[in-house]
Amino acid sequence: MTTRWLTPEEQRAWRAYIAASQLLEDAIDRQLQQEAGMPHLFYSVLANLSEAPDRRLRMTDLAESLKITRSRLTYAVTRLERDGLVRRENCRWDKRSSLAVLTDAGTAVLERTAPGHVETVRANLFDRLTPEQVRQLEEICTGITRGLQGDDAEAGVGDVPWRRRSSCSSSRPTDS
Amino acid sequence: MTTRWLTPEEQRAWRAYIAASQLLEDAIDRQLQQEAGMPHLFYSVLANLSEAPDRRLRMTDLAESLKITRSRLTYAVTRLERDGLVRRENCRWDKRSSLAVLTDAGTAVLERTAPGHVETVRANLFDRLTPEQVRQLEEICTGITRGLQGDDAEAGVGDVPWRRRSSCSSSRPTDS
DNA sequence: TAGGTTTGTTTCAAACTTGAACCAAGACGA
DNA sequence: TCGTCTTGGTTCAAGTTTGAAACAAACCTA
Repeated sequence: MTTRWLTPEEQRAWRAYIAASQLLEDAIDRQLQQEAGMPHLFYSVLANLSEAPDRRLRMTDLAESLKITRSRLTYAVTRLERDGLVRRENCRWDKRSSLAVLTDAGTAVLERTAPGHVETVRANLFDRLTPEQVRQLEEICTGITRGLQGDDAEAGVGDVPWRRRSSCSSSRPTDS
Repeated sequence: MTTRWLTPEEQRAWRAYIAASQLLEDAIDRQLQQEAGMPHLFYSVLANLSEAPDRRLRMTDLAESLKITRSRLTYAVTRLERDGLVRRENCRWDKRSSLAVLTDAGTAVLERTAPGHVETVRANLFDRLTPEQVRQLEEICTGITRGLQGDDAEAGVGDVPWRRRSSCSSSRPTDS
């Protein structure tokens, strides 16, 4: 089977994407490490909880929403719990589950650091995009996501064994 | 100063981007770990070297091209060297520098695994994008990159003779 | 309702990343 | 030429991620 190599346009796009995502994530991580003392993922955990009804979420749902492994989330929550920003609670209906709950301290950290975070995202991303490009980016990314966790067809070489179930989402300025 | 929060459109785009980049990188890492026994970054090191004149690059130039810290590259090259895929060489003109050189074994691994990698990138990204979207993605990403590193460090440094900043030398099927 | 499977979560060791500190070599100015 | 600054690279410890394995609670199903 002969490989369908990337076309020159695709190569350029791919390289540009790799570079941009690397640099962007680095910048955001650096900023959050500075201002909030935690990496982007941990901040996203707090942000996600803050938007959840009752500020709490099952570990699995949270992991699903963040697109990370449960193992990775366990580590993050453990650290955030140690810092008093999150607390674990047992689920009353399913004794296997545990809930991550945003504490008041966690809320405070979020409120204090959200402006700086949003500013960084803005400065490095949205201030450089036209409204049209914002739309394009969303379109492109939702397409990729759909493909990778397939609401439709299965495609791709790799596949994720854990999937399914979605939960809350809404809007709030805290951002992810 | 009041924060300029993200608009709903920007929020949607941002969340979509975070999810997509996370899932995409995971898929690629998983595939490469399977087929090549190394994470994406390590593969990119090999790919980048394979495109360099003489299959060798100064550590700093390689790090720059990959948009990673020198420290991180040191670790990667050390591991790749242990596996015999890369070799270190001293720079004759600048005794501080060391060069990373792609070995024959490294080339072989690259040639063996490139098709699978490209297939993954294709299946999960480009097969889901229209040609127009490929263009848009490149445009968006180059803009971001320019903002993140061009802003401050665009001074055209006078290239010293031996410092051929050769970065990307165009097209080759190996991809990054 | 016992036994087997699935689901939710954690644990653990190995791998990788980060950032500051360190060392050596080149560049530069007085 | 000496002293100082800069550049190229590595080292080290602490932090994070990975993936497989371990557990326990729910869910079948015969």
